[in-house]
Amino acid sequence: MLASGTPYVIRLKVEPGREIVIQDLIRDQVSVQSSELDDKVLLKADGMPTYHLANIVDDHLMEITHVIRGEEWLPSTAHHVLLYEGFGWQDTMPQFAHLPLIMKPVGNGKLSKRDGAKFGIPVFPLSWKGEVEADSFTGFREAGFLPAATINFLALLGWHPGTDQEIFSMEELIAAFSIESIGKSGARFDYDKAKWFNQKYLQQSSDAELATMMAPYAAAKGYSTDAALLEGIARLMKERVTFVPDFVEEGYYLFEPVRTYDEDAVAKKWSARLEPSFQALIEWFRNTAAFEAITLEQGVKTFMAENTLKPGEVLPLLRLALAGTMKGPAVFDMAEFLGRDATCARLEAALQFFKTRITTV
RNA sequence: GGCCCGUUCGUCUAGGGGUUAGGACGCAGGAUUUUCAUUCCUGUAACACGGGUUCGAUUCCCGUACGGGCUACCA
Repeated sequence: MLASGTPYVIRLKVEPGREIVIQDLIRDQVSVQSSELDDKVLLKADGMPTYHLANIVDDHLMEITHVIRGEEWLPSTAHHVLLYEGFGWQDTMPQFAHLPLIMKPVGNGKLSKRDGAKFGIPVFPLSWKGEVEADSFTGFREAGFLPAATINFLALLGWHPGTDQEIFSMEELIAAFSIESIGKSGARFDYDKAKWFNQKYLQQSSDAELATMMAPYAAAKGYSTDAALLEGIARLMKERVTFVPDFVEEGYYLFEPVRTYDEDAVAKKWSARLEPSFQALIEWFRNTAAFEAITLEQGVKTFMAENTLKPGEVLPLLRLALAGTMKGPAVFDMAEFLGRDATCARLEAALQFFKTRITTV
């Protein structure tokens, strides 16, 4: 048959009747009866080796000491042990460690590539643009996750340091980590916790680092920026973002004029009778000496006192004028960041908008 | 189906024969901030079930249930 060119494969012949004991760093001993094992294909009909053969030969040649892989490999490890024995390499066989699997955020089963699109979460480190839509996905990096935060989060999925520490620098992680303290059960991917780690890392990053990180996102939006500007935005927004792109998305008004005003907030805070005061306030901003947060705040407080205005009648409107929303950095910090010209321009624009609103008293 | 692995708050987990079963995320409430967020405080909530072993089991053993993985000339 061989001579006539009949296609064939070469298999591993597994003798029945013996127990194969796999020594695992995480699960200790796992034993399998050889009678349960099939005669795995080693060389395919096209002459190429299967993973099982290639894996053992490669690892042996490369003098691999530890095979650390997902739990889905545990069943085939018995074959691998047999292969090491078959080649007479049992003395240099690597140590095995089978890691618990990461499970879907919701539902059953292990986390898979498809889950990224399904749940709107990253699954792989980097984005990938495939031939078709279904083969494309967004990576942790492009989603705005910091590498260190992602590693930190992933490390705690299944592993525990033995202390209550959760935030680890790479050095601390390397020092504290050990295969032996990895757990055995599968861990569900908790996106909320992943976000929390990222937020923590963002908060701990310096303004200069954040500026560097947000630069590509700012450029993609067509903003012309410089390091000083980006650092200022980092300082203003770092306590209120979760992902790097948030700086540009949620803090867009620090890059460009306000696009829209929170209508409900305007309706609630604006009153036609405030117009003269607001007008006077704009004048004040235009002429006040120093344009720094602290002095601006003191000045506006004095202004409010002199005009018998309550903070609630002034500050929310200033915020709305500068940012368009009730969220965001402290009002006077934004004013200082924007500078006199932009601040006054926004106050003017906002006043025009406010006046178009139909208001009661 | 068969084989292998696993099972502590909703989630990630610590712990381990006698504990008020600890921490974190989330959620809820409060303090601070006349925004949002941050920060701080408080609260919420768990040992899958049944048998053993034991003076005593969440912890050890055995079952059951449930969950996961493998069962390709894929990796």
